[in-house]
Amino acid sequence: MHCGCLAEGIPTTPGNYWISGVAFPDWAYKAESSPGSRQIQLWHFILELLQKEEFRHVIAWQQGEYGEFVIKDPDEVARLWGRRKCKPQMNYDKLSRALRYYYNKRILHKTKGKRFTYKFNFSKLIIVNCPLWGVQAPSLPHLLLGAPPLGRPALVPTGVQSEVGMKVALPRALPGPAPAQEAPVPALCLWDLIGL
DNA sequence: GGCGGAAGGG
DNA sequence: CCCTTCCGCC
Repeated sequence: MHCGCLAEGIPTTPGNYWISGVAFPDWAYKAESSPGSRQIQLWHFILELLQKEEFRHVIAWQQGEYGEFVIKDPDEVARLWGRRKCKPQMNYDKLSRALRYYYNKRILHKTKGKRFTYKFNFSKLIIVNCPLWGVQAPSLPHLLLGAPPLGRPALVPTGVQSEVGMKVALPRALPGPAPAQEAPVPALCLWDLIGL
């Protein structure tokens, strides 16, 4: 027993992991070494906080920009992160360094000019319980559909940014001709995650 | 505040 | 690998 930190069990389905009802590809977890005892990653934790209304005053999605969030109370977010990782000396300076390492990994990027504001590259996240994406795949050849094989991190072609994918993928009702077959309605999707 | 190099730990 | 710690620089 190290701290009072509890690790929420992450229910798994073959090939995918779940956070708060949203499925992510397993490459996002890189759990190849020790499947059961993977430490929580910072961006998982950020999504976790973003998901809970009780932390709305600490960290919240920025309305208007998909995937963009604002850390309203940096000290508190750092404190919570430090508690989870059993690192009592955690502060925003250190936490933000960890966030900066996500830039090269294309998980996050900074919203320049906006204080404590970052943005998720949701193009790297695959929502597997959205069959709609798979069905409509032909028109969106650049989108990542289906989990890439293990050890093969999917890369979005240069120039194709997350926003492109988001704008195309977001509408609940697709414009144009009505879908020929009844598209299965996703239980939970990206727009639920980002609070649309 | 925000950036990224460097060292180092688990 | 994924940070944590520290730091000089802008």
